Amino acid sequence: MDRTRPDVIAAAIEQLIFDGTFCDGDRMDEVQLADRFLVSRTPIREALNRLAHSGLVEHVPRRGVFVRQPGPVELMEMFEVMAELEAICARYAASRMTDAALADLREANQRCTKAAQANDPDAYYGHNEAFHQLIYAASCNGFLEGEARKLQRRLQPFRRLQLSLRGRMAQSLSEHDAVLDALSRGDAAEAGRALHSHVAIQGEKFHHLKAILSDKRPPRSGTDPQRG
Amino acid sequence: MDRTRPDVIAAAIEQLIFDGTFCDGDRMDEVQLADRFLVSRTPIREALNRLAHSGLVEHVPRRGVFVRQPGPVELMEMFEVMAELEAICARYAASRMTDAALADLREANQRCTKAAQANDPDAYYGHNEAFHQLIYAASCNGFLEGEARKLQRRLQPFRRLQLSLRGRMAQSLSEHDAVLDALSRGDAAEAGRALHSHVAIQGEKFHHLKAILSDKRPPRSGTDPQRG
DNA sequence: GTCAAACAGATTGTATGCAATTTGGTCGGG
DNA sequence: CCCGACCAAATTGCATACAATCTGTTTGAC
Repeated sequence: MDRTRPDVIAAAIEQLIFDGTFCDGDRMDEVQLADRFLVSRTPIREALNRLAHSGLVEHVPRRGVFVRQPGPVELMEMFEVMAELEAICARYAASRMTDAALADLREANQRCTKAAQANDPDAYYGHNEAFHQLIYAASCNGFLEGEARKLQRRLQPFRRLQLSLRGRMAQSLSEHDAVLDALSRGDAAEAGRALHSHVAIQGEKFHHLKAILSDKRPPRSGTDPQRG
Repeated sequence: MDRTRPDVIAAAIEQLIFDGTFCDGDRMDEVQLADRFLVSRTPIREALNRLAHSGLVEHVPRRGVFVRQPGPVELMEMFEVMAELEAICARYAASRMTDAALADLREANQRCTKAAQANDPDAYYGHNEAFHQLIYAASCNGFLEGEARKLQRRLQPFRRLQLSLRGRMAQSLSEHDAVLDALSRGDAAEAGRALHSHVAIQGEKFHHLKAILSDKRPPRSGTDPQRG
């Protein structure tokens, strides 16, 4: 994949937001970012435009761009939609996916199992992400797959956080099994229900966790060694 | 709403694509567009970036941006997702919408009825769009509403086209009534089914029409009075 | 003393110039 | 005659300079 420079800058800025370098409501100064990344304002502006489109920042004409972390309400809304989108994917996948795709999904789930046994949340998160993406692809609807991946990416830091809850990995795994079973049987309705519940639980767990922490700071995304 | 200059340029370029000035696969020359709109390349590039995000054009690094009309397969995929999205909105609306919102929806549908009686497809299209948007809003999920509106906008020219089929407006109206009935009764499942079928039929009708025309040219969007 | 208007500083938006890369063609070799 | 490498024209991407607008302060009048 040919990543253009504004793309990598956008990813880096995204990390800065996740890292807490920029907090909700902060103005992203163009010259300051240009200075930080050793480029001119032009690619910075392009990167900010993309982030604005992705919803991470808000662009106010003649005022600048501001970090815009979703509030509790919007976050709940997004998880609600994510659950529905994944349910759609599961329903379509149940009747459309090939045996090979099912086998791939089983493999991905086994990798999740191993990560859970090793008590490695980072590895689990990665394999879990792949598991879900395989279901998106198995829907045999490229547009749906793309939308699901976009929202998954946007919810990434929040979905990740809830894995730190004790016993969550094991619970998540058993939910995966339910989805896998329904898909194996070609039971679209049940697959949809199972995956919807799986994702909805993630949203609830995140809210639970946030209530426990009772901390307004944005969540940290964890590892990302791309900047030295 | 404060429309910035790249926004109006993006809308104008969109029209150029819908008008057939630019066809599928054409390269959008930056200097040519800059010359046409009497601005420099910078706002043109911003406008093209937004269109690329919206999916109307494709940006190939170091090559340029190309018009990218969705093919039959992708269009079918998008209608499939649109139907699912609207079904979700309807299900949520059935249990969440207020009496006032239901009254507004009834009014919108009455305007559709009047337009159909007057045999005015343009008016019908406008009121129909408002009808659907009211359901998005009635879902009480702002994020879902936004996503639905984005996809609706993208499918706009294709949804519009099928209204030219004889008897389609009357059929569409009766489908609206079914949705309205289910929503009045608070029957989420039935409301979802009815709206899903309504939108899916639109997709099918469009394909039908396209097969009749057997014309590869992109559809014309017709009127769009948003720009004075 | 308070409010309003003007001014200064800062910041975004736009224009233009330059560098890097791609493409099409042409020339040379096999 | 065909294939590969080099070259030039064109085009995108980036950097910088300038213009327009916004914000906060100050100054003046009431």
